[in-house]
Amino acid sequence: MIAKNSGPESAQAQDAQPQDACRTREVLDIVGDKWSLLVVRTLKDGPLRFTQLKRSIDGISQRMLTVTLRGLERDGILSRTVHNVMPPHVSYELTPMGATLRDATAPLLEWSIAHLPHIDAARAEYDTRRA
Amino acid sequence: MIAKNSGPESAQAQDAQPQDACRTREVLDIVGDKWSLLVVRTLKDGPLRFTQLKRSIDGISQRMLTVTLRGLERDGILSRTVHNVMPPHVSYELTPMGATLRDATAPLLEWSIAHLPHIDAARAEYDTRRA
DNA sequence: CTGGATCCCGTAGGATACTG
DNA sequence: CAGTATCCTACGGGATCCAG
Repeated sequence: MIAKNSGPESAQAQDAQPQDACRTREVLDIVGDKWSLLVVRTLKDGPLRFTQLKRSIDGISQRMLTVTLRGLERDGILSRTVHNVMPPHVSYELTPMGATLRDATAPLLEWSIAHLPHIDAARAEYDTRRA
Repeated sequence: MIAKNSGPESAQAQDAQPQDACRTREVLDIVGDKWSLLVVRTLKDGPLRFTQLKRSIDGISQRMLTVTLRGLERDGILSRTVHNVMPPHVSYELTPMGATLRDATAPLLEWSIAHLPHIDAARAEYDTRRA
């Protein structure tokens, strides 16, 4: 469950400095796209190959998987390993930093599971009032 | 009319997956846009009026502030209150659920502050290797 | 198997002007 | 002050074909 943490720890990241506001933007630039968090989540249990990822992430196109993997590799979130065997294949794995990102997004995931039904209700009610 | 969220239907295209994988997408539909998390963060200390928000969030246009506020209001993240005084004004405030969202995103914020320099370094090194 | 190259489209989102 | 209404452009992202 998500605690209503009003303690000093949560306050650290939420000081209303203009700098921090920029940080919010930057983090969304990294993981705010359509597929990055899904890839990170899918890799949480260990390395996977390109086709395994493609099969695991339903609906992703080859192009977007490639693009997303390149971006995450560039940001140091995951590592790419080419195996020179026949047939050649490539595996992707979270870096230590990538693992910390996965942990940092876990609360948001829990929040979504806990509150999405409530949000659906809020939307329905809002739309009804406006209908 | 501008449809920020396509509603619950958008998730149906990705069924045949464990449910929580879909949740990841839905939560990004809510807060994954350019301004939502910034608005939530800005409202963390209490209600603000439209112009105060506009001034606090650097770079946001009137249109996007309106659109973002409407979406968050619809999702039950914040509440909108019209004050019938002269001159009339409107204030926005996080709902209790909005406050839990703010708390759930706090770890991600802290992560970004801690790791963004490292990411910049990783990018620079990656670009150098590819240069 | 892994991915690069191209084409194409929908939509997020910025600029601007107008209203109660 | 707090929006609404248009217009317009950039970019995310899907489909498809090609290559190592």
